[in-house]
Amino acid sequence: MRETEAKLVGELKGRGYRLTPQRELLLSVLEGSRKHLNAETLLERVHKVYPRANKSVVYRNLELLADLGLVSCVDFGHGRVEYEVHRHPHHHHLTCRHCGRMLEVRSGAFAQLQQQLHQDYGFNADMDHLAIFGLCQACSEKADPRHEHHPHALQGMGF
Amino acid sequence: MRETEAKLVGELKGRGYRLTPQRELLLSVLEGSRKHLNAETLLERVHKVYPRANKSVVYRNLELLADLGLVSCVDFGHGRVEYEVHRHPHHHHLTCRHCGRMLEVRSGAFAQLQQQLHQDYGFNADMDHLAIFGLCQACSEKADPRHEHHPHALQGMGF
DNA sequence: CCTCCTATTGCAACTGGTTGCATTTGTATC
DNA sequence: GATACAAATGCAACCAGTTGCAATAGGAGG
Ligand SMILES: [Mn+2]
Ligand SMILES: [Mn+2]
Ligand SMILES: [Zn+2]
Ligand SMILES: [Zn+2]
Repeated sequence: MRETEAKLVGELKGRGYRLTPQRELLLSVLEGSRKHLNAETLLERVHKVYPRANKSVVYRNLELLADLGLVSCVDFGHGRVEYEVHRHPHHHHLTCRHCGRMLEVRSGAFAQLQQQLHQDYGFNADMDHLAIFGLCQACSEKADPRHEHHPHALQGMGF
Repeated sequence: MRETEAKLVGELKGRGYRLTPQRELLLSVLEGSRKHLNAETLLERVHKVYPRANKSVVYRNLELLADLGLVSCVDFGHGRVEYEVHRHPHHHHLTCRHCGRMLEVRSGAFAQLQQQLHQDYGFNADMDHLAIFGLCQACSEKADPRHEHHPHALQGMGF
């Protein structure tokens, strides 16, 4: 039994959750990918093994797996949310709103902020797997971005 | 002429953007509210003055106003994105994923992170008006949150 | 291995938000 | 103020994701 699957069974057990083939399969599909995957792609891959699976069960189980801390999700503003297995130590993404380039950031840089929010407000911030938007080095240097408007560079809620 | 409206005209001028009644009205509706408003509410209020306005023009102009830096938007995971006029200095929101309580945070606490991302990656992070999820003080103290699952505490992409 | 209970599923209807396109309307120029 | 041209609008179709509900199926207990 794979490590994450043992974790899955462990997390489900004793809370009234059941181990269903859809759940196991969904997690194993995510495990088998090194990239983020969206719900549609996930369903396609689940379908190869379990053709009767339905999109609503994909969404519902992604939410459950995320609540259990086994899966991370993120919205890069590309029109669909993306998912991946939760890795340790966790990471965040810096996304250039001009050229789309993405940098991965280890969570260390965020510890300071997290600590400060806890100190100042008693707030226990999650901050797993965030998407931070901005301009990458190359695009910052190129031109003064204040005088350009890129209406369709990035759609969705990410602006 | 109101201050933000002057700003609107200024931002539009010379970039080929036009000043339309819908744009002006949308901004003035946002100006007239002290709370975040969602697109549906905005359209309702716009309709009172300009009944033929359409939802797509609301969304398109909200995107434009956000690009121009006049409007902030945020997704609290309540099923609809919320908007407000951009205020200085800007702020962020701490949202408790257990009880829903919200704290407003001045942007100061984020300057350090912003600086570090710039130092380490040359990345120029936006970080206007973020929604940070986590547990508020009261909810953190109450019980060990690792052993509870709240499936419907917060829907959407915010988990 | 049967029974029961309820969590989970599949499905279809729905919601918030986006998009393509034909029509309208700002605005620059005369 | 009329003309011309592209930007913006209204509309209807569309898309990703959610929800209510009746049917299915884990799994605990016997
Ligand atoms: Mn990632
Ligand atoms: Mn706000
Ligand atoms: Zn870039
Ligand atoms: Zn709370």
